[in-house]
Amino acid sequence: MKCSVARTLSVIGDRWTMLIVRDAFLGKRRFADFQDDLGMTRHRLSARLGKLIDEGILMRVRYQDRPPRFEYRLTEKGIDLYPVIVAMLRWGDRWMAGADGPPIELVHKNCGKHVMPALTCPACKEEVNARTMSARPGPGLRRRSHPPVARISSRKE
Amino acid sequence: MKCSVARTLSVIGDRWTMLIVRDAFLGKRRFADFQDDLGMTRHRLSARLGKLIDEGILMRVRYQDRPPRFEYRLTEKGIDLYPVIVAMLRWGDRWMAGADGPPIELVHKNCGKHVMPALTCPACKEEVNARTMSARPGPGLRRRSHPPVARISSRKE
DNA sequence: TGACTAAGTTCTATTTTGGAACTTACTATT
DNA sequence: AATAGTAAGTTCCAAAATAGAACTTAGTCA
Repeated sequence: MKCSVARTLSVIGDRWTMLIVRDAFLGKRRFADFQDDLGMTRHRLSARLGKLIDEGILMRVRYQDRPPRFEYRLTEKGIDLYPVIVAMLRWGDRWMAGADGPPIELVHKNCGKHVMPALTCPACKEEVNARTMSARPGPGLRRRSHPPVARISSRKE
Repeated sequence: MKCSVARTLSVIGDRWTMLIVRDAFLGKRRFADFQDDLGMTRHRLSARLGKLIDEGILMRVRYQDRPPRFEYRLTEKGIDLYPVIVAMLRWGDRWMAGADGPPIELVHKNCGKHVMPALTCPACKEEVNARTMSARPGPGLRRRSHPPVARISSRKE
């Protein structure tokens, strides 16, 4: 699996995982919180939480001793999924919003403004999109004896 | 389903869809291109392409008349999934990369630099992350007679 | 003692997916 | 004129994953 997108999807590419992560960003921590909000079966939730712990996205923290009770918190690796959530939020707002407008708004604490963050080029600060970006093989593909998996072509319109 | 993330995931939240979209960004268009690259069964690929067309993310374009042959191209709605792909690429590069380094690099055509785009605040231009952003109910939730689905709390560290 | 709670696990029925073979509508080769 | 090849699917059955409900654990509370 030579692509980071594929590697990412091997962890978060299913119907529930990013909803669990979203709930974690919204402050939910306990088994029952996730279960009530998502309406998934305990069985699946348990399995998903376990996988997220194995992958290092959540950690299981004891919050009470008798009886033993645990809650789930995002790790650094999990917190770093935020841009994926925001990208999904942005797309959903734009293409799947109901008549009422977006259900959630984001606020940038540092400047206090209600904004939707955008993808920008760190070199020139311009907003980027599929048309202004192109892909090429990186170090993980270049130094290979066998031929690259596929010729990487930039989309030509 | 009151959340745009959930609405987005109802379309792209499975093991294959974003890989198909990624391949489309890399220039693949034909049934066999997707099938060879992804190794998914024709059966599933056919079903997935069909769903992506129904959702307006791909369009089916006749590229030859006898015998009739079709290819799949991203619509505007599909092209707008680019930030989701980039966010996944970025996370995969950072947390799941092999020893060789990232398999794919991105270039910003406008400035020619090899970069990884970042999420920034459109108001103050700072890069944002989960800790510098917070969520609050938007118009889609505010004007409701019945109580909000869940109290939205910002993560407090 | 009995009811309640949070966090799971176990079990079976249903749904989804994988894999291989088959189909369609042609073109190219012998 | 038969045979092989190609691109894009469809069909069918077995295997795997998921849903839903019941059960378990380790306690507290009245």
